Amino acid sequence: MTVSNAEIASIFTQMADLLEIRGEDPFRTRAYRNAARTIENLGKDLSKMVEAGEDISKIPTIGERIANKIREIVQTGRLAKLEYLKHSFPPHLLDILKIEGIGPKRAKILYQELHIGSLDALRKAAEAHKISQLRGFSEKMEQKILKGTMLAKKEGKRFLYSVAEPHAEALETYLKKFSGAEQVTVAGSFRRRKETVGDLDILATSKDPAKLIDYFVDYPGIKEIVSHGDTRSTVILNSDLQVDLRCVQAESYGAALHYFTGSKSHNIAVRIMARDMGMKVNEYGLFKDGKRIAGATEAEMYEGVGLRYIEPELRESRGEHTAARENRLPKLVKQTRIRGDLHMHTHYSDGHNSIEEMALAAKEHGYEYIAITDHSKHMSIVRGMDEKRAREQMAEIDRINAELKGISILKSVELDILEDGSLALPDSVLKEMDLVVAAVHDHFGLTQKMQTRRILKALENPYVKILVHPTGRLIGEREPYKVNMKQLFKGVTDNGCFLEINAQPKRLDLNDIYAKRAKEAGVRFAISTDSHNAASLDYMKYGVYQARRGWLEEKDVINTLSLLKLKKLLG
DNA sequence: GCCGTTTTCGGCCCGACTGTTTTCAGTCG
Repeated sequence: MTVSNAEIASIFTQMADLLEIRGEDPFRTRAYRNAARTIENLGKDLSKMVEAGEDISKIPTIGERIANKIREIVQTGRLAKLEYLKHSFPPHLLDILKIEGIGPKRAKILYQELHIGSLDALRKAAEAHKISQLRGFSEKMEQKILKGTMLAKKEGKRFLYSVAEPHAEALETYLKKFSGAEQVTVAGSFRRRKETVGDLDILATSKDPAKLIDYFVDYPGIKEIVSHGDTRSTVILNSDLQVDLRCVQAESYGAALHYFTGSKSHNIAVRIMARDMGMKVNEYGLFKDGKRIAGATEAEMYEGVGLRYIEPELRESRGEHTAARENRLPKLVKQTRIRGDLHMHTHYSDGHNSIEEMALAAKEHGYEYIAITDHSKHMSIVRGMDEKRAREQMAEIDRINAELKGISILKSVELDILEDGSLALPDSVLKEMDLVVAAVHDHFGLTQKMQTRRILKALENPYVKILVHPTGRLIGEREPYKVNMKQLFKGVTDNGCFLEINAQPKRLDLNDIYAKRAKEAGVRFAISTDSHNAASLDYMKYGVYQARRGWLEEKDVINTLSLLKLKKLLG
């Protein structure tokens, strides 16, 4: 059966939590957590690897015993050992670990002394002042727990990158105004340009860290100060976004930037490499025999452990350490190399601007070309174009192209792929266009086999060139539809087609993991904004970030080509 | 439970903040 990597990782995390509450060997529980983290970041489907008979115990942090457990999970959908463990505890005990300040040790005490086995029971015990009577708990702790049970449900909320971005910029501006602040950088998953951000991790250098921290906690818009130390503080903004600030000395800036940028698994791998070379890495530097030998810049930190500099977008433990050691890191695509935008709408369908307005805005962005890709007629809700209106639009584009200097408009359409894989407009009109991009907009619930066959059939049409938002997901709102990605990648290359990386902050589709796999399968890409108004042409940067996280280089992205070369490629 | 050009045994990333156990454990990132 198909079990997702996230589900498998969750099983091992639960194993670790329960074993820890039971007081087992901490290194054994850590082994489960390491395995869970590896699986979350794997980028390949474990179920499929197992079914293909691959030796998954070759994966770092996964040994023979965990490999066997993974096989059991893939075959049966469950892990007998976890089911057994769960029987010794109340079913909702793990929920109380989500409360700030409660870890396995305190959970164990609460369970053993007061038989607390759920958030509800925890709240009632706190209200009855039973918790403050336990050894190791105080009145203050009890209040903190009570507060925690009230807001527990919001746990795990992540923010779209584009939502976190204005907060990050405002905080950076605020902190830089402080006279003692020297360098201020928003690090963490934000710096890695991850599609969603759990919190903001800000790093600053200052001669007087404590004063800068004091200034930080005065930031307007703070709802709660979680911690407030001499070099480090955590606050929660009114928007519920958590922000950590860490202050270091300039000689440690690179080490701290590395530490605070993560990812956690990337950092751990670097630390282990250092340890194996007889050195030590922490947020203050790289140390040999107790002496700092690097730390001011990230580059010298990497160099110190024998690695090339690794761009933040690559720091996800997806092979970047080996690539850096062997000097074969990708030269990541840059936004400045994007020469055009190949997906946007006008008031011919559901866009809010005219063709000319979109073209002028694109020219402002320095582009050489754009493609106008209004919806085809199947999408009645968005006033899609039939053949007649498509031809009217092409005539208008010809007129504007003749008048407008400095930018070229490609005649295009976002063509609906119907349920059976046929297309919403006939070849007779498609052949008059410069570019046809195709998309799935309905019947998301087809079986994987049917959905895959549907899309592959559409790609076989000689005029279809780009499959846009290839998996249909909306971050936090809609799961991707089921499609066999390996077959999809083959269909794309076999038919001389390309995949889109859609730059809408909610789509970012393909995502980073699939982009990397597609590239490895020989696929090339278009990064486009899918703009419905002139302002959202700015979304291009989000698409480029996602492409960079997928290890894409300039040569992998077709809209870095000149118009001449692009037209030749599109045939 | 994982892992190994020092090792199949004996290690396992590292440090800040909090609270209260006056010297450190628990939690967190």
